[in-house]
Amino acid sequence: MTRKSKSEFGQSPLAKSLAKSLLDWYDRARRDLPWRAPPGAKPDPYAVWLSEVMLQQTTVAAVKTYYEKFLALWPGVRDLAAAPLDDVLKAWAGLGYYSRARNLHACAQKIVAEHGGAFPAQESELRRLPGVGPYTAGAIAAIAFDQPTPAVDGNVERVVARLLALETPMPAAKRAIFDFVAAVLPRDRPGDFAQAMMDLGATVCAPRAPSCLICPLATFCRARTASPQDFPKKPPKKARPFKRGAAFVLRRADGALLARRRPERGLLGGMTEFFGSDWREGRADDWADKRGRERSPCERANWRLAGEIDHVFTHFALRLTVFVGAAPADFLAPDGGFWLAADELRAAAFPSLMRKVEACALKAWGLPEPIKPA
DNA sequence: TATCCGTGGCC
DNA sequence: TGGCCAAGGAT
Repeated sequence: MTRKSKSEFGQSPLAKSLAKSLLDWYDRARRDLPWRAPPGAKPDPYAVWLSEVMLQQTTVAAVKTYYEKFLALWPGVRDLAAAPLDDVLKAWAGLGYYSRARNLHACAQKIVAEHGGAFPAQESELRRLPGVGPYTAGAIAAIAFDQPTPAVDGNVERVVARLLALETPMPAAKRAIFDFVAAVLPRDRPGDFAQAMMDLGATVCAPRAPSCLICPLATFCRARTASPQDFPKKPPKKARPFKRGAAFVLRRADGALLARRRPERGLLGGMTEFFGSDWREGRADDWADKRGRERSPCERANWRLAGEIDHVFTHFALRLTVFVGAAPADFLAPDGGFWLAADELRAAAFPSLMRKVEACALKAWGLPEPIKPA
């Protein structure tokens, strides 16, 4: 959905001058990234899409290894569409925001089923794909298909908010920022313009300590002479609740661990976890008394305390008390539970939280901690 | 519009 | 039990 914009900036000599300054800088200073086509080469829409989804609210440094892994496992969209969802979740484990992995898989299948295996070039069509929102649709259209479509992410919001010294706080300022980008983006190199804005935001117009002295847009920037780090204006954040819970790691004689699958929706949806209590704010240590123990997956495991682990999610912090136990020889996995063999643990769909629990349990047993997965 | 949804690095 | 931030999307 493109908005009509009649900014006095559009088509103006000033707008053209700004775009030229940015593109000249980009030709000198562009980052070399694994998913980025060399200058002049045609980008692979699959690679652009995959990288853009991974980069949603995620740093470039964190994405790189995952991107390479995914491309090696599934070189094209048909390969990804044909893969079992569980394999995709295992490969995504540790990257966070797991609904992205589920939407990624669903999107690949939709591309194959409804688009003949080729990504559509129009922003309006891209927008209909699962996991593809306003930003990602604009980014794919611009970068992969060179469409003159705004791609407004956090970097661009910051750059524009400073250029205009926008007093309107986020997210109310989104409309004005979108309109500005729509008016300024050049018709000849819209893909490079989109990437240049993001590179500028990532390397020069950084959130704190922006490098205004080397900024190619400094002469256009209203905030430069004031305090650029104060833009964009943002509302204060809510306090983060603190929750507690317990995790029970049950080990079989052959080294297998008891696990289960989390519900498909919600927090860590579809991922693998150890058994445990629910997580509640301000709860007492009620899993340590007799009734609490009865909620463990096995009453005859001689549970003992392994330790505590801390983890911080976006909207709450969590402290988990970890118990370890040994499964009796005749113990059968309860409903919803399954055994993860020792040689399956490294490839399991454990989120980072559960990797912490696992490490805590292994330490309590005196077992060596595995090297970080490749 | 506001809330939910991960993780790791940096200050 | 810090706070902030990162190429946002779904509901």
